[in-house]
Amino acid sequence: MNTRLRILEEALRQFNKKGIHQVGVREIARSLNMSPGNLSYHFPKKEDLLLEIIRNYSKTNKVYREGYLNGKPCLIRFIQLFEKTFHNQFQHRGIFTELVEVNRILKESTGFDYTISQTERINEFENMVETLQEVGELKLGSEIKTNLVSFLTLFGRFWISEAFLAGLPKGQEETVNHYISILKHQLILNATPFGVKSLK
Amino acid sequence: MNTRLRILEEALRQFNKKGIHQVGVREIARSLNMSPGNLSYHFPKKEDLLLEIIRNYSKTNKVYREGYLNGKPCLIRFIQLFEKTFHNQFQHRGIFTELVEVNRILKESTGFDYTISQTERINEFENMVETLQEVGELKLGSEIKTNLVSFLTLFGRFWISEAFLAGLPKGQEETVNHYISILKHQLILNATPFGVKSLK
DNA sequence: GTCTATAGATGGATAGAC
DNA sequence: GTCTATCCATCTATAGAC
Repeated sequence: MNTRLRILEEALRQFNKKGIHQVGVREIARSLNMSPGNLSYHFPKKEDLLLEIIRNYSKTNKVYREGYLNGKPCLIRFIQLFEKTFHNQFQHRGIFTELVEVNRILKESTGFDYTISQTERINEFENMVETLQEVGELKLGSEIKTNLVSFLTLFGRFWISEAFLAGLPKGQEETVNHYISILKHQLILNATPFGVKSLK
Repeated sequence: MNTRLRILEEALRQFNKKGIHQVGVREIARSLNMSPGNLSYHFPKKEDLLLEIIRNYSKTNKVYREGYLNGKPCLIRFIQLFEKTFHNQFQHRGIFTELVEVNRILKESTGFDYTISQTERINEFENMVETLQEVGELKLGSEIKTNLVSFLTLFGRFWISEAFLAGLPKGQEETVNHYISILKHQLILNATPFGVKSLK
């Protein structure tokens, strides 16, 4: 079995459980009955672990987004896209509840800047919302668009931090469902009667 | 001059600049031309610094909230309340962009649990929104209330993380203004004609 | 209250044998 | 690829003089 993958999985598991700074390479290695030296052979620096994990996350997310864009634009599929993304984020919660810090670390040591993909991300949201307006599922108006994009940008990234601050979430399924339902309500507020109907 | 205060100020300054984990007590002491031993005399543990800083933040915020509650409930003052809070948060951005981590650290070592005040905070938002509905500035309906509270809860806490992920914010004034204007738009969406008019 | 000096723990990373 | 052993940096925290 692929050692790299085993390390990545165990690292993510521990990051999720204890937080990035509370996990050391020694601990990860020990859980895998592996020497720290061997781990360092595969990932010379701890930051390399973070970088690979966040890249894996992004790759999966990209697949989801492209899947959405290749199909019919409608609210139902739009919400499903978020649902998939939220599950992906939950699985990477150790990273996502410390995004600002992770970005700082990676930028410092590897030059990788998550900030850049942020701009791209907002633009994509904007296009998706605009299209949903054009097909008549969301109310028209640039103000509606702007506000909704603001909401989606923020919510889509920080719902998970909120969940952890509101007390430890129960399980993945339940937590994701809860926040998806909030998202849905917010979309309904901005939907046309046709859009609302299409959601039923 | 009060040494404790000088330490707290310098600690916060460095947390804001470099992040909590990148700042050591040595460094704080050195910047103050003070021995690490002396700093430890005033704050035996690094967590004591965090705790005191977050308590100071909360105290200031409480004053703002009480100020609002003691006056006439209206959208203008409601927004002003957020504006004050946002400035307070910006001044504590080192803590606020790492809230989940800070909460973990404090809970572990001092038993302090920020999570608890979270519930209280949501309830307060709910009451404020409800009152604004009653005085006719916000549209009626429990769905409106629920959604707005969800938005305010999330936005009021994570706008600052968003700001840092969207690229380094310019200055305090400019950054706060930008996010307050987003908040304002969102409120307008949920306001009655009377409420909108009162904002002009 | 403040200093110097140092203890004591932990972490990431490397050298070199197998 | 994997191991053992070790280095070296860093950090918090304390002991004891002033």
